This record gives sequence, structure tokens and C-alpha cells, in this order.
Amino acid sequence: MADLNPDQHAAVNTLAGPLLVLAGAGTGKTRVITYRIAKLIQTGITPSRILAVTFTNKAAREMRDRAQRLLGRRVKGTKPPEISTFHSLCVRILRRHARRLGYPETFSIYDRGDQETLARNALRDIRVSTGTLRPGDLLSLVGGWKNKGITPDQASSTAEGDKVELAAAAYARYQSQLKAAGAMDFDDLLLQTNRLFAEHAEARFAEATRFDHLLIDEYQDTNDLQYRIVKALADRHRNLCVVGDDDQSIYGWRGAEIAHILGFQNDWPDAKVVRLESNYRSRAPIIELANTLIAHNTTRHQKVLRPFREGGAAPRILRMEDENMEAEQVVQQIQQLMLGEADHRVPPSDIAILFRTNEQPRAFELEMRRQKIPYVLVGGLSFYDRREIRDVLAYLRVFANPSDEVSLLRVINTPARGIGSSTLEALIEYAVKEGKPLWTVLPNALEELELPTAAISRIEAFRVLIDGFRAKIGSIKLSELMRELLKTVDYRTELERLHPGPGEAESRWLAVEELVNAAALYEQREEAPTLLGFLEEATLADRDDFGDDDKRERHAVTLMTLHSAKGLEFPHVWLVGLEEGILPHQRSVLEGRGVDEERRLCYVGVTRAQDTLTLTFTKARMKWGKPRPSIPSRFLMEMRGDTERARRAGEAAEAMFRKAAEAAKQAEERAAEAPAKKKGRTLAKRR
DNA sequence: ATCAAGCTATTTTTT
DNA sequence: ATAGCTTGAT
Repeated sequence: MADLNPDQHAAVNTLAGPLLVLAGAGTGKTRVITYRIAKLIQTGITPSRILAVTFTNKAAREMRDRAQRLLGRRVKGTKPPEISTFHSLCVRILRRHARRLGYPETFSIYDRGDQETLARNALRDIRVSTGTLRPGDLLSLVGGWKNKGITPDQASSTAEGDKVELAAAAYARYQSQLKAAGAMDFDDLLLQTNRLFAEHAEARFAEATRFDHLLIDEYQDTNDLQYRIVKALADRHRNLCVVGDDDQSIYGWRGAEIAHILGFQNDWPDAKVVRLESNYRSRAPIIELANTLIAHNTTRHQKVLRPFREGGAAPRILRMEDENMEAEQVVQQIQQLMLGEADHRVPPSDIAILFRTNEQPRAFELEMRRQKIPYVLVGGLSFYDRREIRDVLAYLRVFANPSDEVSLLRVINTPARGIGSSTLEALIEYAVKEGKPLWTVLPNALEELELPTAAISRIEAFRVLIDGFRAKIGSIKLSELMRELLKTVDYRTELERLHPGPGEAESRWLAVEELVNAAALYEQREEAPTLLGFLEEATLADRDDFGDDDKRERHAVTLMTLHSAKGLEFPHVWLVGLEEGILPHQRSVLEGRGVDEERRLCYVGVTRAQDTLTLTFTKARMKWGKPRPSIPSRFLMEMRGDTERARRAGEAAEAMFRKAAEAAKQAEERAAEAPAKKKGRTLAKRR
């Protein structure tokens, strides 16, 4: 540990009591945390009594690996420190106490896709005069409520305005569907853990006494529910170390409260504070830019990054004609960099293009493909979002928890086995009337409903199929179970039927095989592999976190959003689309208070760069098929210290957006007045 | 049950 | 511009 600077040293060696580590970008935060874990263990703390919480699963894995390396080989039989995300931690807590909360131990975890299905169902047949609510809108409202611990009842009693009232009603439906399915969504994992701690003191005690040391990474992005969990787990031993950078708080829209890190010393008055301000990542001119930019935020812990690495080129700011030219020129520059001088070629993995929104990479992808430059788009459609993967996972979830209705309805006719929508409609209606999960009423339904005999025998066959596999859980290996399932339902043939295009079915089948491999790997790696454990991993995995992605990324340029770039670094960074409306995003400008967070986002982008940084903006950009002139982002002026011009740019942009928003609002009103003639018929999926 | 043509809404970030 | 849906024909 000799190679730590004095601040890092202080952060590593303050082992007892509350500690706030304010770690600026590139100041060796991860290193400090892993050293700290190692130090705790070296001073005699039992490893398994240390809990470290990270923001992503990828970060957790990396931290586990690093800590392992520092400590050398693990002694057989000793449990390692627990390093996981809040969500995984909660799953493990909740599995132990699910019954107390009225859930089965085998409760399913619903991801975004499942949530959307539920939201769609919840919104069926409800509408208001001002139009409908999209599932996504409902989910963000529901997320907000859940994060504040607001129940459906409370939501509907305080709701104002048609849309919010509608959402509150749908929230109640959504939540009761979840409950009926024995399922929790991501927010529920945190919410129910809090409920458990509040209502069952003995459970809280049991969980709080598992650990004597608690470390929380990315503390600036904890939301209220996470904050309460931290408190519940730490208030006995008080050995709480939180690490974060308020200047990098970028998840406010998801309920993260920067106030938690800003007010840490109010909660823990005896807390020590260590500031890490020596930046080892970026060249001086980049740091300079970052410092000047972030100084425009007022509510923050005072911190100034000091560059450790002197010299380096000044960041470039380039203006492009439109988004296609932007892509073309950036890709061209990247190509030149990669070809380089013969003696210093830059590998593609040293290069990243960062952007604010998910529509921006389109032009870049096109251009990269044209120029045959390998790239990875991080955060697009994840492996686990693929339909075939969701199908197989849905089977597994039904095996674990047949009340999981979203999954049950997904697989009941997949592959097509002649259980059509009218049969399903009848079954669902029956289940709703009984107020019980479809699976449990299935035998009765078959007797009582007057269904065609063919349908009855098909459903019965499906029931036998599921029961047969359920009986096998635990007695054969998970990967075996999956192979058998795929063979029994002849999934491959179904893929060929569904995707006759050349190679289509083949590539989808490969994905399925990859999933089986992932299960096999999971079994190898885990000491006590379970079906539920694998499902948890598959559901909570980060979107870009499948297989050995670094193998793929090693030879490719990275394209990703600023949000996914947090915690990463690249020698060469292009930060594109620095325009009013994109960064800062139009919505945060209009909502008034959001620009600070956008500035932090920009700061995160700038501080990813190690050696060179290029910032681009366009003169005009296509919007819905029409070109629209752009205003250069105020951040470009702020980072060069031109606060006055930045202010003017901001005002111009705001005026422009207000006008556009006004026009959009009028259009919506006109549409609402027009006779509503939509029927809103979709596949029978309840409830 | 399946598919192509036509229509439509689009305005953020994701564990 | 375009993805993602509905619709109407097989």
C-alpha cells in the first residue's frame, strides 16, 4: 500500500466509524475501495462480515476480482466479502424473509420488459378525456411513487389532473398484478426490503447483524429507498464508508438524491471526510475544462481536481454541418487515429464516442459499418432482451413460480401449440373471477368451462409438461434441464418456422445455446447453484453485461451514452451532439431545475478522456424528417469561462423550446377534441 | 394464422 | 425518417 497518496491513504486507513470519501473523477476511487477491503481483512476482520455495495453488477464483479487479486488466493472454506449491487443484496434478503411479506420464496423478478406488459394490461380499458397514457409514462410515474414509498391508495388520494389520476388507478392495478403473480419489479426489491425492516424488527436485526463493515460506492446516486436500507444496516456498527462524487450525480430522474451525499455529515455528525482531488486519469487541459465547467453548479461540495498528468493537447471543439457530417468526420478522425504513424497505432478499444440520447448513435453506426471499423454499441438491445432468450427464461420462471403470469402467458402458446387467444381469454376471465392465479385454477377451469375438447387436451398437455419439469428441479443440472426443455418443446423447429430468412433462425438458436452455456458457466462458478440464482443473475445483469464482453470490446470502438460511461475511461474520447436540446436535454431545460444534472452529465463525459478529447456540435440536425437549426450547447461556452455567452445561449434555447412545447400542447389538445376512434384491442393479456 | 401496406407518434438517461 | 403498430387481404 506504499503507492497511495496521503488522501488515499487516509481513506484506506480510517477503518472505524462513519467516513465520507469525496472522490473526484479519476482519483483512484476503485483502488481506494479495494485496498480498504483488503486492509480490513488484513487487520483481522472476517471477510464475510464486510459488505460492499456497487452501482452495477459489472462494477461488483470487477471489485470482487481486484480484491481477490490483492488478497491472493482465497483460503478454502472462508467466505469472501459480500460485494453486490443494492438490488442483488435485496433479493438475497427478501428470499430469506419472503413469507413474512406474503410472497413466495420463489418470487419472480420483473424487468423492464415485464413491467411494460403489466403496464399495458393495467392501462387497458381505462382512458380519460385528455387521451391515453403510454406504458412508459405510467412506469415512470409509478417508479417515482414507489421511490417515495407512496402506496397506490395514497397516490390516488393526492392525484391531480386526469393523467395522474389515471396513472394512480393503473398503479393500483399494476401493483395487484405484481402481487398476484408473486413477482417484484426492481423498485419493489428496494421497497419491500424497507417494508421488511420497518414491519419485522427481528428480520431487520438478523440482516443488520450479518455485517460489521459497510461500504457504499457511487453514493451520490442512492435514492431514498437505498438510503434507508443503508441506515438500517449501518446504525448498529456505524462502520459506514460511503464513496462518491456529488459532481457525478446523474440519476436524479430515477429518484437518486444528491442530498444524501451532500448531507452525509448531518446524518453522521462524527463522520470523517476525505477528499480525493488528485486526478491520475486526464491530461491537464482536460481537467482544466472540466473544473471550469462544473464550477457553474452551485450546490456541491467544493472540490477542484488537480491534474497529475501534465502536458497534453487542448481539447478540440468542432462544428459540423449536420448529424451525418458529424458522424462522417468523427469516424474519419477515428480512422486516422487508428492508422496512425506506423509506430503508434491506436487500438480501437482506446476510443469512445459518447452521446446523450439513444438516437444519436444511429448515424455513427452507419458510418462505422461503411468504413469497416469494429465497434460496440453499449446499452442497445441486450442479450437478455432478445425474444428467444426471454422465451426460454420465461419457461424457467414458470418452473420456479407458476403463478408468474406474465411468464406463463408468454410460454403457454410458445411454441404455438394451438392454445389461441379466445381460449386464453376464457381462461383468464375464469381466473379473474376466482381471484386466483391462472395456474392454480387451471384444472377447475378445464372442467367447468365449455371449451373445445381439442383445446382442453392441449392445455392439459401443457400442464403436464410444466409439472414434469417442475418435478425435476434440483435433481438434474440446470443446463441439463434447459437442454431437455428445448428438445421437448422442439424450440429450434419453432425458430425455423418463425424465421425462414437465411441464417435468421440459426443466429437465434445460437443465442439460445449461449444462454444454456451461460447456465452451465453459472453452475461451474457458483458453490450452490440454483434455478432462482441463475434467474436472478439473468434479470439483474446490466444491459451490456453478458458473456466475456471485454473479449468483444478489446478490438472495437465503444459507442455509449454518458450514463453508461460513468466509471469508465478511454485514452481518446469524442463527445458528440453538444447542442441545446440534446445536452442539456430539452426536457431538463424546460423543467427548470434539471440543467445542473445535465452539466454534471457533461462533466462526466469530459472527465472520461485520458489523452485527447474532441467535442462536436452541428449547425442543424434532422428532427422528424425536417432539418432544424441547432444552438451550440451553453456548456461549450461555460467550460471556456465565457459565462455571459453561455447565459445568452441558454436563454435563446429556452425561448425556442417553450415555443415548440406550446405548439405541441396545442396539437395535443386538438387531437383530444377530435372524436376518439381507437378501439384499443390487443392480445388478451390480463389482468 | 400470416403478411404487406399504410398510418402514427416521436421530446432522455436505466439498476 | 422511421420504428412499431393496426388493418385488411390471403
